[in-house]
Amino acid sequence: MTDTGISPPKRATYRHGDLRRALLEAGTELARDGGPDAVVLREATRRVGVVPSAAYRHFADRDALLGAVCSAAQSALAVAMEAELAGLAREGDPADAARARLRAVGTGYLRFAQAEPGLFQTAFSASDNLRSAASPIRAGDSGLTPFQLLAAALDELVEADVLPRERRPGAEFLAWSAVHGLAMLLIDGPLRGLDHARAQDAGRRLIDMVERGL
Amino acid sequence: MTDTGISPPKRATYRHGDLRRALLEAGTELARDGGPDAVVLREATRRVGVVPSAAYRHFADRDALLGAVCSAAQSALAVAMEAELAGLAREGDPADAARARLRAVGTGYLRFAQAEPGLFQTAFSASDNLRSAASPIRAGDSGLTPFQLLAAALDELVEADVLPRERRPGAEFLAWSAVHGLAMLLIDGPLRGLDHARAQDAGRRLIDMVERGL
DNA sequence: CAGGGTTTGTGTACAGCGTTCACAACTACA
DNA sequence: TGTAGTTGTGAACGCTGTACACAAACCCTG
Repeated sequence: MTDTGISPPKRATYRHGDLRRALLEAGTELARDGGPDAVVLREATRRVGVVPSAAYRHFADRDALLGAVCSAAQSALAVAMEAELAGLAREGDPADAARARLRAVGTGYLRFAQAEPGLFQTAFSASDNLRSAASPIRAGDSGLTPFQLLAAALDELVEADVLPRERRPGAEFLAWSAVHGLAMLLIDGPLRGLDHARAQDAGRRLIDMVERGL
Repeated sequence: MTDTGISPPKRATYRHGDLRRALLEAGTELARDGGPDAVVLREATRRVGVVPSAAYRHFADRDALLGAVCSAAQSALAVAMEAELAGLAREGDPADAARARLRAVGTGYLRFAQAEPGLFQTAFSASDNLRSAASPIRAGDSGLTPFQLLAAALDELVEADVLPRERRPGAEFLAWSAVHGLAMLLIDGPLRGLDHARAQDAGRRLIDMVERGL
């Protein structure tokens, strides 16, 4: 007996099977178009076809769900950065190669911010998700989180004698600050709505500044 | 007849007199400790001692109230930056003076972000408040908004022949990106909880980078 | 100074949100 | 087969933003 027949794709079984993952995916979709504020628990359960309180079997509260979405978003960011790195030609000069890798990390970051503004904002919404940023659920395919990818690029820069070793400590914070700030401007600051070409140009100039100033 | 006598500081008169300002101030207080999400319309009316719907005589909706608070926060930021500028010694060398003024703009920004994180976050919460940032309600005592203060400092840098004129266009976006990004890290990123001394140190290093790299 | 019109605050109501809790359906293991 | 544990249901609570009819206070004109 399938009710009156006009019910939504009702589950055949009483149990859902993989509700946690389903909610996480629904939440991620909400974050994708709408940012962190758009990931609302009731809407996620609605999309999955489950009653609101069912979510509490898998997430302590709405914040826990948001935290999970946030980790997933960071992971997606890491993947985007890795993709940018993978597109690099294996160059001869190790100094140039190291420089190119740092630039790739930055442009990957900026490209993701512009391509997926909702997810990007969500990635940095939860308070303590940058602090304990080493969790594997926040990593890309290489197992490194966005922050760790940046740190690795800076290490290579030192290895290639481009960045003086004494300037290395804390350099990730300087580089990250600059790129993250620009991302904000591009997403909903005065630089919003810039076409990709101009945005990429701004990114190039910014990374130039970082490279010179680091 | 003052009711049963156990009513809160009930207004003597039916009219409030300056409800708009009162709501704005209550909202600002909410933003100060709690950020943009904490400015909730009902709580603001409660604090002012007025029924919720009364707010709609002065603000179209909750977003309008938040927008007003956001403008006020930007104005406060501008005042903080002006204070930093005012503390500068009138130096002899115009080049050094221009450099010092740019640094003051940056450190004022960072100092405010750390001293008033809630207001700072609120200042940059409303989507289109950086775009049309020229409104006088967002300005400090000098009549300049935070962005305009930065632009002025950069102009002086060109005037003093420190920054090549061809690099001036768009330079405010580069400088702003770096400082704003660091502010984010300090407020709720991995650099959160840094004591003032260390934070100031990070700020100095970052501004060094900007100065070198601009 | 009398009265009407406009502004501004009141009271009540509604839908949507997060969250709780008792209960029911299913699973797994003895 | 029975029984304990897991997972989804249903109804409820208090909170939010918002709408609307009504009432009080001010203002202006005669």
